[in-house]
Amino acid sequence: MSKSNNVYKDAYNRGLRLLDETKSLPSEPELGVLLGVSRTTIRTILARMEETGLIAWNKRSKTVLRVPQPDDFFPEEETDTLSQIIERSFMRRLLAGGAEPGMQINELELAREIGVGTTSVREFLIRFSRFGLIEKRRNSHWVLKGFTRAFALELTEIREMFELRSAAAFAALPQDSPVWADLDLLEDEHRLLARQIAMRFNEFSELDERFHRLIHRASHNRFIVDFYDVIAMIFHYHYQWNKAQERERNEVAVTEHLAYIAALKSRDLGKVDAACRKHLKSARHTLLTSIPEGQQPQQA
Amino acid sequence: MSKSNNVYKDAYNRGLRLLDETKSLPSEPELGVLLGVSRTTIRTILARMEETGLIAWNKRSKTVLRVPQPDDFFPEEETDTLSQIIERSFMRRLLAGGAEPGMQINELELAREIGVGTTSVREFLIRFSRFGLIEKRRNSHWVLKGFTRAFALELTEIREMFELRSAAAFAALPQDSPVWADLDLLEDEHRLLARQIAMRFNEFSELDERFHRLIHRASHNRFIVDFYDVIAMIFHYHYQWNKAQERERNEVAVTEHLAYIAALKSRDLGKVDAACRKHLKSARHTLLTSIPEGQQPQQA
DNA sequence: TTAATGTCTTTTATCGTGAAAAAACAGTTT
DNA sequence: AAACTGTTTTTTCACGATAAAAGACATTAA
Repeated sequence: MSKSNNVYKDAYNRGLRLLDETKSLPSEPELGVLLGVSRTTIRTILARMEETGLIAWNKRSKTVLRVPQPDDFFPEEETDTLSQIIERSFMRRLLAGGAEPGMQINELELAREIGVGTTSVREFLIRFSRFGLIEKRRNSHWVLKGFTRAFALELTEIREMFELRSAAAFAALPQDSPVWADLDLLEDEHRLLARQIAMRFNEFSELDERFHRLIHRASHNRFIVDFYDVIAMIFHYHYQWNKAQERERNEVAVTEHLAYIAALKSRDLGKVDAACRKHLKSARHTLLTSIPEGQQPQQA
Repeated sequence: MSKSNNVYKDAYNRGLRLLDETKSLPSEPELGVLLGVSRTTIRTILARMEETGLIAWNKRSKTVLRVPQPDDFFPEEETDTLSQIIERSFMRRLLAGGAEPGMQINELELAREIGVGTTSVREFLIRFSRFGLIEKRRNSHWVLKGFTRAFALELTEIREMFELRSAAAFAALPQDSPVWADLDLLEDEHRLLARQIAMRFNEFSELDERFHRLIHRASHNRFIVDFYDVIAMIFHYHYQWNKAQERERNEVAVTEHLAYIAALKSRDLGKVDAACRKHLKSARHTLLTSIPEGQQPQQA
């Protein structure tokens, strides 16, 4: 096997959803933009839709014949990128315990275990190394540094530095900047979520990420913006892993966000600083309490 | 060809220098530690040294027979890592002009041009991406963001944030910390270099890096320490590229470093902050003046 | 009985290859 | 002639294979 066609399968699944809404599909280039893939992939998708009797396709006319059924979709797991598969698998092992800091990481073994080629694993590890959880020994193996208390503290130290600066930059943005409209929209979403928190508390993490990314973007600094990838990754897996008091935690966070938003809108730097600090402090606390205590870093 | 034996060649060259000093070589494991390679490589080296009549090798006895000649050494260029070769080649193209921001980067073309496989180029680009000069379009090509004024400003913003914090942490270190001894040694090296600046000004950049890394290490934060890789990379190529007033610049920098060191030793946070700020300001200025003005970022 | 050497096994680094996907080009339709 | 469709070329992505290098095990010397 040389390359999986997950791009096609994922785009196909998303394409099926378009069939519910219209009686005929737009042009190929338009579909390409819509689904974020090339025309080549669009044509493969259309070919299959024709084959399975979903549409009648003749040059420009792409008439919808029937509504897609559940079994028209490709299985979810076939739409994932290889790197997503590897990342998930790797993080599961990392968080599932037994992964002591100092332990060495074996490319070949990982590849075999996940059922992928070594190249993909290597590339993943290189990409992943910027998160600071693993480290490469010169022309030798990788070493696990581990999701330790020290890691969490170092991560949050930078996060706090960056976010305080970004928040200040945000508050200083001119009134006609489009970010204020974005902030208003996010505020509405927060209010709505706050009201329905009992049912929708698990939707918070996605909103959280969008909110913080908006703020970080105000820094206009690629290193700050990119660093949020590290935070997002950690929080993503952390949320999946530690479900204790999830509802309460998220309820508190929503409230803090709303206060933070109000502070930003006041454009009072003192208030912004205080609201930001308060929120980051509780975020740090949440993260720290979720770290297994036993794990202490080995001597390298 | 599957893998070059540059590790062996480089270690061999370094091994030759040991022959000048002693009449017989130590044990294989000891040599391994000394040259930073495995015993397998050490044995390959010893085998060749025996073959070329440099040593007589019988089990534990490794007697030096003659002093190595210039042509005993492998050519410098054969001792480089593939990734070093690729990086150099890539940076040359980047700085040599004609590399407009927004331009797309072609893996295959790069690989052919440098004469290496695509895998190595891919891995290089992934590793290199953390420097913020290039960016990947989702399942498509890489895009050059370019060594622009914006890049330099964003880089220095983070650098200043991190270094001020590290310097403060450094000054707060207890008197019995080993870093003070390291600092003393560096101070001596600075004084010596200052006296011989006319001849040795080009040795400054190496000293500069060691000095700043020592300070950053005091932060005990892997993200801060790792970020210095970005700065070091940029300065490395920047120094190679822009030789204008190199002597004067370095002379000023040495003086600033000495003031900075004095401030650290005083452990007076106000003085440290001032000395650090002063040095970083002139470093930023130097970097900014070296950026070609014409290059403006394209619309992405 | 410790620490070396000799030998064998495992892992990493790199390439060429082939399918998926993108992109470029050429020909049609409105 | 602008925007589409049909076709061809190029590029990315992922694999297995292979030599270099690391590492583990067995044996021998001090």
